Amino acid sequence: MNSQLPAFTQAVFAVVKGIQKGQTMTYKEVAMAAGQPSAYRAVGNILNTNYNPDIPCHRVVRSDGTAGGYNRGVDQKIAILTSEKALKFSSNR
DNA sequence: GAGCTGACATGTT
DNA sequence: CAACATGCCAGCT
Repeated sequence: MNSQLPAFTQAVFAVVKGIQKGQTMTYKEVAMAAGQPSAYRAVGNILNTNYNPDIPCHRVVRSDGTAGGYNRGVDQKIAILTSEKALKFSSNR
């Protein structure tokens, strides 16, 4: 069957798409919701490598509530999250 | 010193 | 080469 279907990515997309406006979710949260809490690295990789326009990956932030990074440019992410008032702080690290 | 988290790097398919 | 999954390493608490 569709063994080629990375359920992990499917779950990640579903979770991230379910994030409400003004709300952010951490990599760990998404990874856990995806069923693999140890794959939070992969979450960033998926979003970084394959950005889906249906997925507000800019709402996926680090555990600190900071933006962390963004494949489109952190500035873009900062601006969006700031507009949503969902961003705690810009790249603090 | 130990534990947790990363938008990277490497490996495999 | 692209995409997914896991690991090493570095930084913070």
